[in-house]
Amino acid sequence: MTDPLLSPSPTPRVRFAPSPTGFLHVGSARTFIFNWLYARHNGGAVILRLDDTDVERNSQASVDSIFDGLKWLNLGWDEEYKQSERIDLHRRTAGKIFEKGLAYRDFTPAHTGDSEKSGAQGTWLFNPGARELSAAESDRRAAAGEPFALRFRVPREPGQLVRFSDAVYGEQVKAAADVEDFALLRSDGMPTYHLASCADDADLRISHIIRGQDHLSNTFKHVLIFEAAGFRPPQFAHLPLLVAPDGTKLSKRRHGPVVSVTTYRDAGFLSEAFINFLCLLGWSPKNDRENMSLQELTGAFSLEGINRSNAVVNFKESPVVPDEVDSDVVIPSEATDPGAAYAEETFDPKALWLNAEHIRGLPVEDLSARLLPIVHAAGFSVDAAKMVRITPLIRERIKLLRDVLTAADLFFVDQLPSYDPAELIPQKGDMAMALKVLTRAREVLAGTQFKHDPLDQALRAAAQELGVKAGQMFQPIRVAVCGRKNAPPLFETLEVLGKETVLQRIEQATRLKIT
RNA sequence: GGCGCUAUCGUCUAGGGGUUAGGACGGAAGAUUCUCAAUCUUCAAACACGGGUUCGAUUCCCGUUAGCGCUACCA
Repeated sequence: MTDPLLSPSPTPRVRFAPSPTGFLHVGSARTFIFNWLYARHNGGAVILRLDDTDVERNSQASVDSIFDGLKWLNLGWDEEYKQSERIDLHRRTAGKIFEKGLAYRDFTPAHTGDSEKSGAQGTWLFNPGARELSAAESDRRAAAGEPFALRFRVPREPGQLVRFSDAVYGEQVKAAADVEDFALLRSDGMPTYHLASCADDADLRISHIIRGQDHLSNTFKHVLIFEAAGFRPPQFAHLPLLVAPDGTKLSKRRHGPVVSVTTYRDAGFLSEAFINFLCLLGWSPKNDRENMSLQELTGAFSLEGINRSNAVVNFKESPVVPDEVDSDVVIPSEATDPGAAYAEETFDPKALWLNAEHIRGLPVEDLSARLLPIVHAAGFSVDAAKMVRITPLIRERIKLLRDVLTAADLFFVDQLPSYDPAELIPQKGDMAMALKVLTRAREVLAGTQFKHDPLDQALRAAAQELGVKAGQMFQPIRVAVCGRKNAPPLFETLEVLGKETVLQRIEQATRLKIT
């Protein structure tokens, strides 16, 4: 039997180890991002490991969801493993611990069935009788085929301490007496999470375990396993948890699709903005920078900047589609999750703001290329060249990519949706003024070159001639051409729309009034 | 219940024995532009509570409270 490596890799090797028992939620995504950032900042490797030892709860749909989310994040990783393919290693590690007498067989049937959920449960350390079973008796019953779980024999000597140093939470010490005899192997021979995780971390020579703070207490068990198996434990760094506005941990069932990464993708977040947002939750560059590119984040990232208190993802709790099932375990099918129906108010305002910032920071061609598929998917036919002309007119007016559908709809349709003719009435004016303006505008525009400056001059001149203010001139035209009051700048809009469409829409507006 | 972690504006955070406790989002008001945005300016908004230590604590220590996590043959 070849002895596994004794020490972690000297060069950074981090791992992201999701268990495929649900979709990829924002908390997991942040853990992945922090791992990735740490590795990239320090020239290390990122390992993706599917922790799929829980055959009962695993699902292919969950695996797909995780890969969907990670693919969108677009960060990539260097190595990939599946824990279920490494069970031999886990068993060998368990065997090694057992040989040393640091683990024992527990023949107690699983789930005593006692009302454990009654809340008032005392301190459980081990099943009475199991730990003291003689080796001979233990061997005999095992040989007889009696099923057993393998438990770690936690040292019980008073004063025995388990300790480790956490890069975020500092020195951690706990009395071994407070650690229960946790299971290493289940009675069906499958490794538990604790065993599999440690065996793999050691074998993969993971140098830094960066994970959620919900594992902080478990780490004492892990240290015990590492040491029992003859490995030097890696450096630990626990991340403060991401919680919902109500302070509870993120859950699909309780909080709806807002906690799923794909929801952000489908709502029109830029993955770089989403990453930026997540980085600011529980970590700070400490220089008041907020809008940061991936390169800047990579350069600034360090474990020292990580906080110790939970961070709230400030979304609006939305009524969840009642579907009875435990959605934390069940994947939201695309059908039950009509993603697009998400109102922007449901997202954390900071995420929205950052997304808008990143959108504004994108080169026009780039943004345009990202907008185009969304427009096409909505059933509009616009070519890339026209989209590039539309993009600058709306980029400061959208927070989410899919806002393009409401911000730029007027460029996509042949026929404007109907609107209230009263909208045509300018400030401090009346319908007669609107009509007068539109009629004159049509005449003037017919003889004007459709470029910003000529349009500007012609229309202002017309306003003066009619004795109305510029604003009173522009408003009726804007509504006639856009179908609403709030729209992109007028002259640019007219230019992109073209003379023919504009004249036709104005014509239509005047007739609309008359009827 | 046991063990552990945490506590600065509504939210994300900076700071640290003596500060006007800083920034950002969001909110309010104003400026600006052809509307809406964007941009700019201004305003409101915080050290959980109680004890110590100290000349002086929001900062250090202890306690309380609250929140969270672990307490499975889940991860």
